Amino acid sequence: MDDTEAPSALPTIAALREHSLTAVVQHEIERMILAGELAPGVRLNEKAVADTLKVSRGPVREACRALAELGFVHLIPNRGVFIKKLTKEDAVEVYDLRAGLTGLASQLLAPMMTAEHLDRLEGFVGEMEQSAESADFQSFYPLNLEFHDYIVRATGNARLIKLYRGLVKEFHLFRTHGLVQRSSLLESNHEHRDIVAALKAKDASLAYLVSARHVGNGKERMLSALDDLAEASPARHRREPERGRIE
Amino acid sequence: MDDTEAPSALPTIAALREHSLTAVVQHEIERMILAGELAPGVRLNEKAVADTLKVSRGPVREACRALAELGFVHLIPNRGVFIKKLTKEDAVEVYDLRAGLTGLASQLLAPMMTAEHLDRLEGFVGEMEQSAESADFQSFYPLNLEFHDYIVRATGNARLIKLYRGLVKEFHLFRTHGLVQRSSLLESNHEHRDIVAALKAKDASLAYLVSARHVGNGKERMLSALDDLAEASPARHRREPERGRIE
DNA sequence: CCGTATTTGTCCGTATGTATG
DNA sequence: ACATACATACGGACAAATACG
Repeated sequence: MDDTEAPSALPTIAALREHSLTAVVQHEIERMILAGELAPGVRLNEKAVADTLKVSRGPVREACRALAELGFVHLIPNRGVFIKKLTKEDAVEVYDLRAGLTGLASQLLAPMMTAEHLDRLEGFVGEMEQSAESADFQSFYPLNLEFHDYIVRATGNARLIKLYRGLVKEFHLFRTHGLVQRSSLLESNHEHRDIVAALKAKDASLAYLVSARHVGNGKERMLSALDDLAEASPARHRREPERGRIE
Repeated sequence: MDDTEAPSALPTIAALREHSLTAVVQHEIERMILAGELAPGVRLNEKAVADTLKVSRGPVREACRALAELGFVHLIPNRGVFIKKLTKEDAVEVYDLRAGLTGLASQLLAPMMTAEHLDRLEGFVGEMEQSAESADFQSFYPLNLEFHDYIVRATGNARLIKLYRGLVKEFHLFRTHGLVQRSSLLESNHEHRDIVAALKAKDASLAYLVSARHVGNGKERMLSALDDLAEASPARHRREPERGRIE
């Protein structure tokens, strides 16, 4: 009855024993959303999802509650769950937050920098340099993700890691929405070098500045790309033509 | 269920029209955790909670999934849900993150500052000054919360607001754990003045710096208070060397 | 505007897994 | 180590609300 055993986080073991059907369903729906298989704005039919995944509606409902807190879906009572629509404003929010968290991670890591940290980070930058010179976006993109994830991971702040990765997942959604373009690989990697240099110098303030600005530059590139798109097709994409019933 | 329900105040019935039962249960459990009615580390018995709230186990399970994503409880398959335990390391994590998000909010608000913003913020600082001079923690604390929440709200970044408020709720938990003390009200409010000054000058970098440092100072105050506590009663309060963390 | 059909919300029964004597 | 007791996990059924014709 009195289970006073403290189940303090056991990430590795718990992950292996994550046989909970709800968790499987949750990750599967999340995967489908991130893969673009579920279009934004559409309603998820509980029974259809349950039928497709060969499970009951219970685990599906529980998974949807968790996904709602993660921000991937929107719940409307007696109406159902809707895949979240992402607008330009959402992209700006995510970029601003990512800038703050990325900067914070660098700021926290700076005074803790070790030789191994530096080695790993310089390794990433070197690999990205090769990809950038080859204009190989396919290899650059995951390296870029890993570079930034490594910095965040190295802080050891579990909450920061969780929040950051959630933002990165949301950021992935913008790719499927065509809001991210593959430009300025070399320029981006030059900013990576600035980040590593600041970390190497253990200059927390500078590390925050260059890291936050790095993401901020990405935001500006996206916005200008959107403006160019708007000029190309004036009355189409900029304004919101259809005001959905969902807010 | 029988029709003979007690006429004693059940706010759930009224709230049920606007929100789903799951949401009501979720907020009720969250309230109980924040109020300290549910001790950290204990396991939640689904049936017991369901009986207490006069609902079935379904909504309780769904609510727990959402609360798990919010970080208030820990879910272990086939074992149940456990109220999250907070350690000193958790407090450090929350403080660091709060520093980053608070700084980010100020940084984002700085270029958008209006006369009304300045007026409201100076109003808060003035009221806090009075509370601080009277050493009235009861009135100072909510004002402090509102001051910082106002800055975050003014950015208009919905995700930032959501994340920040989640951290503040977690921070509340440390109060129930006795990890927060009421010290240095005047000192704290002096830092508030620095924040407002930086915002008034629309200096984004400075606004970030003083805001983040303000929270960082709070963290240092907490840590030194903990150390003092440990010196006073060496073997009583912190009993964490018992369990080694598996990484 | 009303009736019907579909979907969500809730509840309960059964089975599997865990903890305990 | 085995058996027992109990809690969670899952599935399915009923009721309420919404959407459609």
